[in-house]
Amino acid sequence: MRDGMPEGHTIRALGDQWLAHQNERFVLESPSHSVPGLQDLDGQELTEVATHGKHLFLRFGQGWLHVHLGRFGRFYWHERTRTMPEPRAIVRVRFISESIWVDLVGPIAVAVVNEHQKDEIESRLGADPLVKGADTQAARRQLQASKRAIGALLMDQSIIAGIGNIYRAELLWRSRVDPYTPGTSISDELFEQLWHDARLLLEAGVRDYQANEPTHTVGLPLPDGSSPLPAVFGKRNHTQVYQRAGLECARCGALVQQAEMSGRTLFWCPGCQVL
DNA sequence: GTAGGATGCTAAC
DNA sequence: TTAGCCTCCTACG
Repeated sequence: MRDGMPEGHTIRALGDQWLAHQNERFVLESPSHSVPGLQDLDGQELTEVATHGKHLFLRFGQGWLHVHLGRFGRFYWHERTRTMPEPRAIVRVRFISESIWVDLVGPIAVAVVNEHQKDEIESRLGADPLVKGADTQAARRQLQASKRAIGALLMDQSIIAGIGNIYRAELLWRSRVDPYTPGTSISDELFEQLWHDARLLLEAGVRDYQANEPTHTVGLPLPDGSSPLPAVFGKRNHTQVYQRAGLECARCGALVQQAEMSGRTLFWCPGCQVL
């Protein structure tokens, strides 16, 4: 199964993948001895898996392993039937059960934490659209109280957890929202629409991941009830605006623009994202 | 072979 | 707001 490059959907899919190995006993190795406390989890069973936005928590015995993949982190999964070579120096953690061995490479964070520390990490995160029944009120109030651009607010993990650079661009295009609109101008109705659409896109992303397909948003039903647009020809055809600067918008024909926002490349259509 | 960019985040200014 | 960090892959010589 494909790995890496995570927004919230990838982490959720990975959590499900780990959950398939619940109650298996794992040997945990850190080749560079760079994960303090890992020996306390070594040899324990995987008993619980939790995800929140882009954060993954794996419970081994009495402790949690907290993993955040950042932009480059990946799990490399292997069946035990395949020979297990010495881990490369960049492997942060190798997980070995009777059925699989998995190498974790390049995460922005990997640490052994207790229940209290796990709660503390989660307390800094906003609601996750993939969690059914999540309380959206706090997120809505925070977002509407800010003069920052909606394109920046959607990426703020302390408000909504799990949206990254692809989904902020696609969400705003799908609801025809100008990325530079301040949070203070976002109505209750528009917030609800964005929230539910975020869930729709993230859930589609989980399915893509599980099907080993690239993340795609083309062809999904739009928030205003209009028919999905046909896929656009060309190489970059999985999304409507993300990575499509200079190409025609499938909805209005204007050229997709790109700019820097929140230190990341933003893509949007100035022709129809006018709300 | 090398440069640059990529679905992220934090610390420091 | 910026620099810095993590690794992999593509485009370009």
